[in-house]
Amino acid sequence: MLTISDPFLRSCCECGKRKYCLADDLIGNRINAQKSNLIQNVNHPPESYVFNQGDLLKNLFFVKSGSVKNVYTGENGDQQIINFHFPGETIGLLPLRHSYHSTSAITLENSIICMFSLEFILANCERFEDLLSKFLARSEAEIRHRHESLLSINHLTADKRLGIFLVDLIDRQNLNQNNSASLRLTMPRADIANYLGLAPETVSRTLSKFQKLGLLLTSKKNIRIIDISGLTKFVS
Amino acid sequence: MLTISDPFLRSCCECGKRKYCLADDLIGNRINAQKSNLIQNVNHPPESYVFNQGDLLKNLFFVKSGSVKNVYTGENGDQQIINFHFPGETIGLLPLRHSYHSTSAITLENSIICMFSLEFILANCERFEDLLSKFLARSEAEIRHRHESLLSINHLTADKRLGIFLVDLIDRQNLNQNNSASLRLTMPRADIANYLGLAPETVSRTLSKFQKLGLLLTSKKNIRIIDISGLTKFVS
DNA sequence: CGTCCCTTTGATTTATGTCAAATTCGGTGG
DNA sequence: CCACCGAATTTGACATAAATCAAAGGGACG
Repeated sequence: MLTISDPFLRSCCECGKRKYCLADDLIGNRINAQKSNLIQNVNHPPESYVFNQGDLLKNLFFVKSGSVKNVYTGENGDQQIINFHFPGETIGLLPLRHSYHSTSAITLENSIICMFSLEFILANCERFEDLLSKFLARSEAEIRHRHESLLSINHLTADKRLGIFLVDLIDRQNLNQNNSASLRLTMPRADIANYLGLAPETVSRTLSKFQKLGLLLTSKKNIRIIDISGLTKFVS
Repeated sequence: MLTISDPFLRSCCECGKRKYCLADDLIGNRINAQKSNLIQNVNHPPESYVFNQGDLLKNLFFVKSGSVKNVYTGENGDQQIINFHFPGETIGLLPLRHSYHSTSAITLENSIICMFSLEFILANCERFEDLLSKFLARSEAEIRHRHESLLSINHLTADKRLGIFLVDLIDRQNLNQNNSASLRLTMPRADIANYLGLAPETVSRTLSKFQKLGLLLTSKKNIRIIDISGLTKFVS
């Protein structure tokens, strides 16, 4: 299913995504990853599991290219998408202090995922005393962000949910180019709907509505946001 | 506003709520709290703040008697009730690794709150090596529970939200007495509504509906659940 | 080129919010 | 102790956003 591809097994220093990458920010060039096998880059086809809910937690995962969805499966088997992740981001920050994954991560497209040995980080947290606290701080921020968005989601209309979602994607991927951006929605509409707590039809209709309002142009998975500030104003 | 009442300043060993109390479970009788001022019991009138969002985090708080709501205030000033807490429970487990409170805690009625010096716990975490990890585990459980309930809230009807809420209250307070329970809703309907993401009118209507279905009897703040398993079945 | 799946669009239903009025309850003071 | 007041709750009528049901396009892929 997944293949460990040697061409990608290289240190952070050589990684093209370095300047966007949390791993680099955390580790910097303090570790010669090339010499060790602390870091492995794995090539995943679409729809493949990076890790599974319940799996033993042995690595941190960073998205190097492609995109990933983070899914929580409830007791009754219902699935809820917690978040989407893009290059430079850590997948599933929350479970750090657990011994197992509380969610699954599934690729949305061909993706390269950087695996970073958690054992090493924990064993060396004195040597890199700021490392763990930095990571925890980020973890906290993600939890809080998600918590707040979950809290507010009930009170928001479909328009606002989708608008906020789009603006968030633009911000996270630094796509804002003088008030417009083109982004590729690598996930199906149904996934967006699930994430936002809406029906897929509503997502579709709302996108059409935004287009009629002149805020964006849609063509299947590609979306061109024409007026980001207008969209921001519309949703706030 | 709040009064530190000496009569309540006593060790866990003497506390009547001991067998329900997390603090005791965590600390046991390993600390002579009477001799130190690690533990203080504070008497709060209704509607008073146990702590405030943004306050420096210096103590853990346990509910000894009464009840408390945990409230998050958003940037736009909107308030969202995160949870309710009852005797034996810890208030605001989440912020342990923060240096300040991320929510406020407000009493719903006359309440006695046990304050436990966090500084002491952190300074002595080697001496009581299991203490911190126990606490973290509980903290995790609460986060996860809240997270899951937040995740599902969107997909649930008003009936299910309220039903789950009631069953949860019964479980947490061990009120189930051969398939029935009487509980006192110490919080106003508006608070329940806020917590569940509903309008107060909907809460009221749903309670009436449950009554018509013969699942419970309401009389203002007191509710007698006649058929817990029926209610459980109804909401699942 | 045809099939299948995803997406869009349309018509209808429904749950819940909103607005408004009636009722109950708790507390206060005469 | 009772009467009154205000606040909380309940109940009713109505509006509406979004879900659901249904069908029709549109791409991707064999």
